[in-house]
Amino acid sequence: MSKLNGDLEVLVEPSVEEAVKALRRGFSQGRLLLVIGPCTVDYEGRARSTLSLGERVIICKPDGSFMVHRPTGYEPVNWNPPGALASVYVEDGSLKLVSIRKRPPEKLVVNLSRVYLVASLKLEDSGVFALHASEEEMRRAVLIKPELIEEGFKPMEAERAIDGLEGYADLVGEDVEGNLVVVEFKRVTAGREAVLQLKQYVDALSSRTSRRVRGILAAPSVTKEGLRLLEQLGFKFVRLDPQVCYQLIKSASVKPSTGLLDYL
Amino acid sequence: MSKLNGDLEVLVEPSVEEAVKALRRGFSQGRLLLVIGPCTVDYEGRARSTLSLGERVIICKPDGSFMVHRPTGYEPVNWNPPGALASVYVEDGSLKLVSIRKRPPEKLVVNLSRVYLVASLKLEDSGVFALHASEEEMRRAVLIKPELIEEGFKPMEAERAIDGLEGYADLVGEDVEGNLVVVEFKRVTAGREAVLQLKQYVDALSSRTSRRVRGILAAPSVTKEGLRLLEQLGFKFVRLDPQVCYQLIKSASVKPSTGLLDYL
DNA sequence: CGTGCCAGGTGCCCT
DNA sequence: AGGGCACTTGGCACG
Repeated sequence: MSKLNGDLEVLVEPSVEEAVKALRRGFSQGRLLLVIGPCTVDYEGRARSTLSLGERVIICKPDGSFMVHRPTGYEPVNWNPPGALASVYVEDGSLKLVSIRKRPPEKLVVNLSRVYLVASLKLEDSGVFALHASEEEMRRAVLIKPELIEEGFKPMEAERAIDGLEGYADLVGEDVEGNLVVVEFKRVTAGREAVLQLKQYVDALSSRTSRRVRGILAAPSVTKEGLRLLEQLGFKFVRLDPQVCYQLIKSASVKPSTGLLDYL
Repeated sequence: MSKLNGDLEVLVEPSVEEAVKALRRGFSQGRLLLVIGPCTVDYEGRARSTLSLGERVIICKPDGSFMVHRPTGYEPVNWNPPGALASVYVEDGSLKLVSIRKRPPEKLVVNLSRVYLVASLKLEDSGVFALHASEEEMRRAVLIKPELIEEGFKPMEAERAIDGLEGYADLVGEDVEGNLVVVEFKRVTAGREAVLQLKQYVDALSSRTSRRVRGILAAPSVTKEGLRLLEQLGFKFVRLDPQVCYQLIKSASVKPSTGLLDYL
């Protein structure tokens, strides 16, 4: 099936009036809009910002997402997330692009004196995005092969509240001696903050049981200060690589008939 | 000064060969490139991801930033930050856009069977971006008007390390009774995590002095659990709005001759 | 370069 | 809606 011309409208160096017409048509048809040209930007909401004159790329998506991109940087310099409402009008011969978010109240105004390019596109994207080697997969890998944590470790509860309050533990289980074990996963180098988080869960669980509660931090690496705090609290560090966990899950799911047993 | 046509090259429905030529020329000239069309995306690096066929917008900036945008969502579905290196080639009749980051090693491959649009732009942007109502401005406002924290509060050290280790306190000072006070600022609603951070600084400072050390959390609001933990630790919550702090700083800097004295 | 921490963080999931 | 937390977080400042 070939893409028709009606799905792609491009205006090069349009007048402000031509641009506003194309953009309004685009908004009403749920199109993704690209506007390129010299502009100033004002933002007021949770914070405030001003951006003086320069050439930028503005993207308005049909879901309300609104982004102003400078020629450098990964992040948009100004934006509104999905759910915002965009509009366009002419004032003093300039094109004004306005994006308004209801809550929290945020207003973005882009002022273009000239327009280099307007592109209006009806894009279809029902593609499936799959992400691997996440923290969640580390947890799943340990459920499949508990000795990744330590010999004799038995997972009990996966995630969920320790008792409805005070945060959530990534994983709770028992060690070979019957002690309770709280495991905190990090997919990147763990620092002091991760250890403090673990301590919170251990303390919360300790206050609800007479059994000994151990803390284990599972991550690809720890910072020096993180390790220091860990040892000071009597907790343990277990090296665990998210990529290795992903490979394990992959192998396990590829041969579902025997996969699970291989690791039990 | 008028923008010349040479600074804006647009190809509508180009062949894969035409597209690759325009893109290579664009890369070598430090241009911002927009590519639109149906594609699949594969990512491998700190994590991994796949994205099946759909129509997307790809942005390559001259600083190496690389983004793949779906028709919905504020964030790019795949990306590389500035410093990455992009290249383009043809394989099996498809256009391949590759972005490689050295460290951490990350590789992004976009595979386009067709190209709806290529735009190549030389954008100039020397505009100044100014952000207000940040956490830093909250701190500066308190330095100008310490009673925002409490009557008799005297700021001492301008944040930085408590003693070279264990994180940084936002602000340290003395209260009217001569006790040490650690202030933690949050520009949004503060939760348990903010309180734990404050506790760290208070404990670290306590261990280095015989004086009493108080903890104060300054934020526009606190979560219920945050407040609970705060009271449990004997710390204090002070309501402080970043927007109000910004107004204060603005007034103070507008009349520099008398501004400071007005608040002392 | 590692370590720590803010961000107009955003997004996801939970009560 | 509020709360807790991961994120390919990115970005900056500092030892």
